[in-house]
Amino acid sequence: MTSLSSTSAETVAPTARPTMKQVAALAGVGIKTVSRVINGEPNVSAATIARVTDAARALDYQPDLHAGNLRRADGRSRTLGLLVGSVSNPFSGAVHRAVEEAAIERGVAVFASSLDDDPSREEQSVSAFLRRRVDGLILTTISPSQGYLSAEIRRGTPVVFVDREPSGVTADTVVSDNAAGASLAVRHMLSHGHRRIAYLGDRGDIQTARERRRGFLEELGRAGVATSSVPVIENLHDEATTFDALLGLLSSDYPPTAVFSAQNLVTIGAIRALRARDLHHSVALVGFDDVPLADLLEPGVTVVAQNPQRIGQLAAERVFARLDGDDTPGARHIVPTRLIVRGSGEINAIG
Amino acid sequence: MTSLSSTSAETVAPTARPTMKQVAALAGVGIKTVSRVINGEPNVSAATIARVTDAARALDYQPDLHAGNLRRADGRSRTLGLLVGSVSNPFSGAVHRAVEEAAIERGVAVFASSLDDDPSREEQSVSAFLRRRVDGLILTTISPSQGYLSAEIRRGTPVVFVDREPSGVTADTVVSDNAAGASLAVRHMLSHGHRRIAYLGDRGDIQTARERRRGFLEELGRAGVATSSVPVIENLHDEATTFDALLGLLSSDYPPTAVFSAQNLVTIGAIRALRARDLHHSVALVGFDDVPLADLLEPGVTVVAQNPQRIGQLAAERVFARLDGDDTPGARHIVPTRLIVRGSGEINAIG
DNA sequence: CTGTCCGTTGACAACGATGTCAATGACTGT
DNA sequence: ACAGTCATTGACATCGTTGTCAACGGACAG
Repeated sequence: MTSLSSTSAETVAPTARPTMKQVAALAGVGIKTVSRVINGEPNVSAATIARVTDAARALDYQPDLHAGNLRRADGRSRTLGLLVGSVSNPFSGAVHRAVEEAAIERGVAVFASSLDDDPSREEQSVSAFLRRRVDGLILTTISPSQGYLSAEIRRGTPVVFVDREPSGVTADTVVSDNAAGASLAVRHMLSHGHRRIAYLGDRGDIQTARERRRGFLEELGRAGVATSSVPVIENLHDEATTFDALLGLLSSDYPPTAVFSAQNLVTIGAIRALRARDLHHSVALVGFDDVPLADLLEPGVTVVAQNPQRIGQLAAERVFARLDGDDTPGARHIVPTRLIVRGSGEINAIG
Repeated sequence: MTSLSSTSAETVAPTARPTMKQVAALAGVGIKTVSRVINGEPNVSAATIARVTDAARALDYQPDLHAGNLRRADGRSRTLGLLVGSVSNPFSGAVHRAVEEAAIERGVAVFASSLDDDPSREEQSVSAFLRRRVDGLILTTISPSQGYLSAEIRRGTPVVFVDREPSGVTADTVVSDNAAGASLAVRHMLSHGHRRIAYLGDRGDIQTARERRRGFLEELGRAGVATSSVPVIENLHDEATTFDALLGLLSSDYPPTAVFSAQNLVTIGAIRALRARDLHHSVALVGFDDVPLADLLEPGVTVVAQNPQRIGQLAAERVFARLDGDDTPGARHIVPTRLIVRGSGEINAIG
């Protein structure tokens, strides 16, 4: 009614996104008043609120969060950057889910990205997040050092490391109890009479993998097993490479009577290899990190389960606490693992 | 050396994020020149480029993508919004992964969010994406109508629907061949002598679930099976509800000799129920959507597998094609399903 | 009746970047 | 030596929004 500026052509193809200015014009008020209404600020008359609301609805107006941010005092983009191993990995999915849960509650959107254990992806993703001015970062890392983040951290951007501890910077870190979990697995197999236990693990340059290997070897040492003779195979990163490696080991002169697989994909590869040799009922297997449907397999897969939900939840909690002003020194948060007994780990060693 | 403005205190806590202005001051050039260097525009002398690059590095400068966008001609945020069933569901994870792959290639970051089959989350997420000015949307939906998107689509924002067809708007859609896949499953079980096949499905208000039920029932009809007597249980959405429902069905007067489970979590619940009654070797089961480790179970789980990677890839392809100027009418893209025979679906009906 | 107070409102600068445009100066050809 | 060309550079307006501040007018107390 008051708007005579719209031509008939515009109703056919209103290609431009409406701005506050246009809403203001349609409502017959100043643009600052529109801003007040959109942001629910006080001291606007009921009649004005109604006029503005109607105009905004009529134009399908959506405020531009970034433009607002530019001027806004707190400068928060209500956005988080999350870097996980891979968005298609169940562990990562669970972490992501927990982070999202906490973020949604606060009206925060999450950028998710996959690391793929590629150092260049790490820096690339972080840079992409930072250019988009995320309020905080939750990162799984692979680069030898995260020193490139120290300036950003000093500036006050909350950074929380998950699953792997950083190097070169101090910050909140949320990790599983990797060494203790691996020890637990070993103790379990030792108690079933095994002495020749093979270690199948991920890349040696992954801090978490090293911790698991350490826990594995130290527990064997404590039990008096000469660790020099223990078959340790590393740098396994998927089912196929694990399958081949374990087949080789099983064909060797002194095959293991038990296997510790230190990662979920490695566990699956190990199961396939044991089945291929029909050894799944005679060679014990304990995996690190739970595997979907592990309880329905025959035998059920005994694992040291992590708690990815808790890891994600805790990480998000730390980020938001920092955003709310917490400036205590960065700390390490350890999420306990637990042994889930399902059968494969309880196979006894033969005489 | 040229910068005398920094106090010694600043080196202790340089809390402010550097801007182009500060880089310009340090490099001793105008801010527009910094802009040129950062964006790799031509016509800047080599010496100037070096000075600006050094200054930017010294300050750990990161350009503000959103501020640039405000003025930039193309107005692209190099950001995508992705709404999937749940980021912790393997199907969603695979879709997400494929979308990410395509996005990374173009320097585009992805906002990922979980729908949880909650209509309010749908609109909430879309609104959050739009306020952040994403360049395009890839959406799984649950609301009865997506009409609220029509203005946005008219404005030129590419919207692609995945997994479920929209209602109330026309746009690119990428879906599995749901009805045909369900038919395929039924045909397979019919060929093994089954006539009393139960349908276990997801919520009836999900378009995809309805399609699967349609394919199921139509195929039975074509085979001359009276569909009125077919046990159809719907509104199952997780393992637990499915477990209970199937147990009930198996205890009924005319228990089914075969089961079609129309969704991955439903399939898992069905497996558990069959095992609980020790019927997994006598009642046939074919699931829709593949399940992790399905081949390692006993019997292996026969499924009609979808191709989530392809769905995600195709969706991303459509979004980027639109952003590159493609303005052909929105079309439906159907990704074929395929039957994977593993054992559970080949159990014959008892005479 | 007057001065104060306060609820309501909008003009204007500013956020950090880019587009436009004009100024500068070196280099060219004649 | 002179006009013309072109590479280089920065001043300034601008993008869509919010913070600041002042203007307006009605209510109220003295």
